[in-house]
Amino acid sequence: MSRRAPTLEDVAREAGVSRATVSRVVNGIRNVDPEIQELVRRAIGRTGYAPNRAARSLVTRRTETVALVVSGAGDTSDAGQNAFAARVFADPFFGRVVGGIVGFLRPRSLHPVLMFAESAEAREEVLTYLRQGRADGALVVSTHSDDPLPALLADARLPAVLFARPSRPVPLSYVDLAHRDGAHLAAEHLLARGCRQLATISGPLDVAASQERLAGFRDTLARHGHPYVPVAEGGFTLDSGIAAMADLLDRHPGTDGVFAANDLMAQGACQVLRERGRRVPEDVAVVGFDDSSIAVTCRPRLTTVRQPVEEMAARMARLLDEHLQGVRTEVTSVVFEPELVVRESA
Amino acid sequence: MSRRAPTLEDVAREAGVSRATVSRVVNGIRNVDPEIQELVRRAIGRTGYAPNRAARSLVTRRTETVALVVSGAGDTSDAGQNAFAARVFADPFFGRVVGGIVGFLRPRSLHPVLMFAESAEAREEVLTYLRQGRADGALVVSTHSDDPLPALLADARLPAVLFARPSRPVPLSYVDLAHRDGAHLAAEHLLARGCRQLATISGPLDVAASQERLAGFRDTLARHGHPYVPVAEGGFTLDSGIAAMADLLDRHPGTDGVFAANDLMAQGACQVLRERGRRVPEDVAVVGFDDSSIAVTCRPRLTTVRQPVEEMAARMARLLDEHLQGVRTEVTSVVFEPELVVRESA
DNA sequence: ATCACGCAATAGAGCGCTCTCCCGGGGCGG
DNA sequence: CCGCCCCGGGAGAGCGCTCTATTGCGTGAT
Repeated sequence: MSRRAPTLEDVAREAGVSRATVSRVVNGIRNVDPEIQELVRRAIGRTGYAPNRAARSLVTRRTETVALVVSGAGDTSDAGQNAFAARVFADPFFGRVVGGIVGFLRPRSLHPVLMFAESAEAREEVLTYLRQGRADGALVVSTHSDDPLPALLADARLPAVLFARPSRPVPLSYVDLAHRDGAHLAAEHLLARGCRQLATISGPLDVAASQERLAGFRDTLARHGHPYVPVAEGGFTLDSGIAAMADLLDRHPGTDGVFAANDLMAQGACQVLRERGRRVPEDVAVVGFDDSSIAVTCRPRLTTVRQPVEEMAARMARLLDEHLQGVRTEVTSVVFEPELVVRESA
Repeated sequence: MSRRAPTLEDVAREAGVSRATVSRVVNGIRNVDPEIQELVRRAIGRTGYAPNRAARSLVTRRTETVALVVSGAGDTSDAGQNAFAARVFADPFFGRVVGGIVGFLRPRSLHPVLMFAESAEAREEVLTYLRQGRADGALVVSTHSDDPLPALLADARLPAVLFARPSRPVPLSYVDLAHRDGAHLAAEHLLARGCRQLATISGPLDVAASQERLAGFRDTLARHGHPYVPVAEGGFTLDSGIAAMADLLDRHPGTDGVFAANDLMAQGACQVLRERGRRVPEDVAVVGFDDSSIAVTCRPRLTTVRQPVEEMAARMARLLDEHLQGVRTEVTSVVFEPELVVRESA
């Protein structure tokens, strides 16, 4: 192999100055004579020097790395590990989260390490990773609100920010969406369209967001004189949306408006409705949630409640960064407002 | 804040042994008296010791981290950075790649750092990252085959493995698919079904995989007495599939069989066909490529050429690991065989 | 009883960097 | 003209770990 990589020492010798001076130039601190600065820069260029990050981290106690943790309950089978990862990324939602996070981190030279915490063992690995100082903090996206990871992180006093409010209070900052308001928008829209027999496909009810969306939908309808709302629980997947819609139709054939707790399930609902001879939106109007890429991909295009995921994710990253910088010390929660995007399905 | 984290020294004092002995226990090497071993373990438990990775990396010159680089040409706008990330993850293909890679890395305690290299600047960042020793090697997934990153990595003698063969030879290992064989399967299937007027929606022709799939399709048809095949070039996106199919139909209304170079475009093709009053597969048969999640999601479910992406990704990770371990020194390429999955669309 | 040998455990030298402390010299006020 | 301060630059002490060289000790052969 090639000889060992050049060190500060080498550059210093090459430039005829001390190690400390080179270090100052590299890190751009303190006043260094511009002439010498140029001298050093040239020496760096000549030697092809790249500062060893392990050595730097050892003294600064910072790695400029954050753990991007996708947390939740996966199956515990052997294949569970990558199955969980594949399943997570099958939902365009996470792609948007990653996009938002990366958009914030990159300009600041922070790097995300991808981790999955779908089992107790995996959670322990995340904690160890942080304790070993391999990452400065964690960005946690939970798929279940009873996820134990946030509490573990808080107990260990490890810096972390959550996407979505945890089910039981934990002293960690988080970003979230006003899910109730989103459901309210959907309900108002369906009512304004003239729908009279409304039903909803909820998300998994062990997820706080699902509960909120359901509660918001019910509240609004109740206020408009619809005390009873048929509900079918789904799992945020296409298949579960299909099953839920079929179930709903069996129980309430007269349904003329459906609110699905995410776009994937709304798509499933549309498929079932068409198969059963209902036109969307003429016979049955469908409103989704998220405004993910499939909202414009599927036919008819979905009317949906937009969640500014990228923005939320970027904000989450910013919160963590502020905590790490010490700029922000108090636990903070930021709640975003959804908005309705009207397309074809309702 | 809490007092500083316990170090080897602390554990050693607690256990009444030397630093070196604790180190041996932690790393599980050399013969250590079982009694002392137990003593040390207990001390570790009591102090809550977690070895500082920066310090370890400094001497071992290993980080147990690999860069997972998604490379290719993104737009260079301000929003380009996260737009690229979001776009990449909008394709379920990458979710599968990540799943396969993570499945291999995790059991080996290797961690992936997510990086995007869609511009010259971003590529330089990747190189610097590796040169600084922040990652031991790189796994590169290019979206374009004329991607300059592989050559840069090879020139810098940085360990890396590619997903897909680069357009011009580069001394780096890679995994790939026998794209021609896949296209051959699609062609044979369409012909066997009785299709007479075949056309194809290719991928972007600056991608080697697209060229191969097109060439394979053409070759097989030529061998069966179809020297001319209408082609519309797409960009692997839904929209481009829609546009390509519309174009094809305008030029050749009699088309009764279509091979799309990926599932997303096949889905778009199906939508256009339905909108234009063609039944799939009765009037026009459609074959996709990848066997991604949308192949079973969309209606009709797609007949498609299966690419064992997870397996390929895992193999890519394994190749890199072998290179890093020094177990494998020669540049290696592994080519996987595709298979046809028959569903409803053809 | 003496000595060579092997094995467990220690001492201590780095790995490459940052950062505090210190020094020397030039500018300026008294 | 002298003393003080400030600023550019250097020396050197670690950061926490690994690993080589070395010590100490018990064992078996002589």
